[in-house]
Amino acid sequence: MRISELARETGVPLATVKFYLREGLVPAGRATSATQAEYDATHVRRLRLVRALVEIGGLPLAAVRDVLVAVDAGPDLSMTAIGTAHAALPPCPPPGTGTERALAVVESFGWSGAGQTNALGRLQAALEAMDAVGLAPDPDRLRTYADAALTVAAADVSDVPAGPVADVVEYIVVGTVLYEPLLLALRRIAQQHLFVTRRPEG
Amino acid sequence: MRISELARETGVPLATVKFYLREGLVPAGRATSATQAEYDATHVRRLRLVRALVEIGGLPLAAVRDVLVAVDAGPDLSMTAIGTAHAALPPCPPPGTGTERALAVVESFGWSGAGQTNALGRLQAALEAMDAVGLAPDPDRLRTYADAALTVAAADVSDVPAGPVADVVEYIVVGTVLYEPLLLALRRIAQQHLFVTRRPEG
DNA sequence: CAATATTGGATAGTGCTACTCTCCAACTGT
DNA sequence: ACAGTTGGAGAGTAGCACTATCCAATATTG
Repeated sequence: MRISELARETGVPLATVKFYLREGLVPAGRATSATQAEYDATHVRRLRLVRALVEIGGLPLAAVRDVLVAVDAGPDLSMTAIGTAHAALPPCPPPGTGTERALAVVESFGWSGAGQTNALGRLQAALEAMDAVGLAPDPDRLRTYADAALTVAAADVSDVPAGPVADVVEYIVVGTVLYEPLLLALRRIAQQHLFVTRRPEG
Repeated sequence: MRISELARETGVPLATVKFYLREGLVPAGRATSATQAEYDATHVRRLRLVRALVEIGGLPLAAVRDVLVAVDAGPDLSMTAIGTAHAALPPCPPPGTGTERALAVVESFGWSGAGQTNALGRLQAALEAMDAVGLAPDPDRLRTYADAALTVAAADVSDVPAGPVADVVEYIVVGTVLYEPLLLALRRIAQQHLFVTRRPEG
């Protein structure tokens, strides 16, 4: 398969495919001559992955690159696959955010092993911003959110397939990113459902 | 309170405050002379809201403007407050995305009244992207996600305070946007927790 | 009251991201 | 032989979110 077929197959503009190749987001094809290269199903898959991370996950290209590096490298010795995934994933917490408060919340749930993830910074930043506008969650609601998060997380980790490490990492990374919009969309639809059915008169 | 105090109070650079005033994201102060204006607590609150929507919610300024218009206008006659909120909220589904498949999913959960929200388009786009990379959720997992979404949505709508319509709208809009990062951060932390405690040996 | 500082407001410029366009020589198919 | 396509590189563009500079009118200070 040549580059233009790769572009057609995935629906990505040719110029953009070239751009991704230049940026190293998609690996080069096997050159068959000075002006021709051969691409295969792995390139199609990688290109679709990049687009999914950008369009569905909303990641900037730099983050996509980090994610792909993590996917290709597999987990290093000091991190679990999930840690590798999360370290590569945006959004990063705003600089200057501590994690003490988030840690306290997480510990109150009896969760452990969360000391390394930058999600802690995000959690704390979110809590602080809610405070600033006077809309911080009460403990009950926080608990409800935590329980729901734990439920979906349990589904996430139990679904991780056996197989080569690289596949596991890809599964986790992509699953983390791509399932987020799914969860948010379902939440919004559920809100609408509840609001409509609870208040048919209003 | 003068403009520079408003900037200091909220930690937003003065030039940025001026920019938001120009863009109409923060209402003008009460002019006391040709070169002086007076700002009060409502301006502080609005400015903090804008920053929270941008930094925590990750909204582009155009979306912030739409959200604020919805907040200020209150729900119009044809929409519930939640519909108003969601219509103003990004991200929009990529153009060309249908909603048939998403509708089928939603109906399989017995949810109703979701015909209007653009979250349907997001849901369908997410499902299609997952298909494209071969990571679509099986029905069980989708069900798990839907249940979790319904749980948090129930907490969301039950927490809506009684009060002026404008406050209700603000509560819903801000809650929808600001609680999303909270949910995602908790999910990631829960994943890490489960992965670490489930596989202490690996 | 004079000297200095600050203010609100407008205009233009910056830095970043994610493409998109243009060009070109080398090659392909007919 | 020759129009058409290809891979590759560089520069250009569009949008976004600020940020810097300027100005005359006012406020503050000694």
